[in-house]
Amino acid sequence: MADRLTPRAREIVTAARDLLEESGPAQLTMRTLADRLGIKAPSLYKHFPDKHAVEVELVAQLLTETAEALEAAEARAPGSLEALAGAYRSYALAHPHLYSLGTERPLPRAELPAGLEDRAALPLLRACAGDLDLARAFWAFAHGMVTLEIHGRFPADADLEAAWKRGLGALGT
Amino acid sequence: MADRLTPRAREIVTAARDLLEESGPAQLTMRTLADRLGIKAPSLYKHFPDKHAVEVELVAQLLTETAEALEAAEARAPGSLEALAGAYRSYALAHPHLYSLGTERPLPRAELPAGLEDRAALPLLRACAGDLDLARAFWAFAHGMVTLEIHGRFPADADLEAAWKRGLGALGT
DNA sequence: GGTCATGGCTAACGACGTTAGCCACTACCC
DNA sequence: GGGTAGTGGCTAACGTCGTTAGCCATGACC
Repeated sequence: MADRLTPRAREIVTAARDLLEESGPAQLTMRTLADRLGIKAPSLYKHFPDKHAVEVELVAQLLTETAEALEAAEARAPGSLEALAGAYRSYALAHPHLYSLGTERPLPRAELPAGLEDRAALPLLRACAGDLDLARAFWAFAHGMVTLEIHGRFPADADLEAAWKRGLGALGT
Repeated sequence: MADRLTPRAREIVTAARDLLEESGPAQLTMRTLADRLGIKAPSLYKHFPDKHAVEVELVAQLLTETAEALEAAEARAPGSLEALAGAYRSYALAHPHLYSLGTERPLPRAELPAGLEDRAALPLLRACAGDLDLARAFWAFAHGMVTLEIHGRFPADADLEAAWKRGLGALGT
């Protein structure tokens, strides 16, 4: 998100983001990405060493925007786990493909901006008053709900609001 | 898992299962699968319409074995959410690639044996005394813990036992 | 003994990520 | 102004992927 990228590289990431969100990971191809930019696929390699590097930037966007969403929720309702959960869920469901991309493989920690992962985790940690175990359990619950929801694992008629409430009630204060 | 497959098709699925568990989804290729069976890739299409159909059988295995693991835990400790969670976690961590394959995409419900999905869910539902919301919250927590664990999203030094205990304590009886 | 299903095979297609190598354009320095 | 170097395009091609078409050997059956 920072000056770690040239302007042209940023344009490419923007196009990749659009492509991913519109059509899903399967359509995020070097050729279709190049198409959208009006260039040919090999030209992309003047700006990124490989496809993975483009995806890393998308993961960085996911983490950054998740952090922003959580920080905003925290500002609105300090200390509220429910507010954090709502923000997390809304953001994830609004960007399901990006969420999957950033979630369904090992984090490329070495290639991400320093401190980004921590930043995304901090609001939850603050709301849990530093209780690491609770924070991890809470994160697992929210992440589980979101992924099951995104991948259509719940029955179509399931009352997910109620399930969220139940989990929040149990794990909340 | 039943007579829905010819003997040869079952052999192919067995080889696919071995390949997946040994080397991960990226190595599960029609060509390497055929190699392992001593035949050529196109011959596989005499037994399955496409790669997806092979994967569906693997997902069916995952669901069946998960159901068996949960039923065994239930038999050992009836009504214990903790026992179910332990069985779920052990099974998933023992078969991480299979778990990911069956979890990270929409369920091919139409192509799975009838009743299989329900069977896998029943032990949890019984332990929750029919409380659907609790069962879903619990499932989300367990699934979230397992996927985050499999994909290395927790810090290497995280005390996951403690996080599990915390979640179980909150969601348990 | 002819017929037909079964289950192999080779050759090939189109899409994928990626590499090699070429070329136009611009900026800069003497 | 003329060389030099960097930037950012391009075409052609390679190897791998899933998949299709079409051929052929085997064995069961009437």
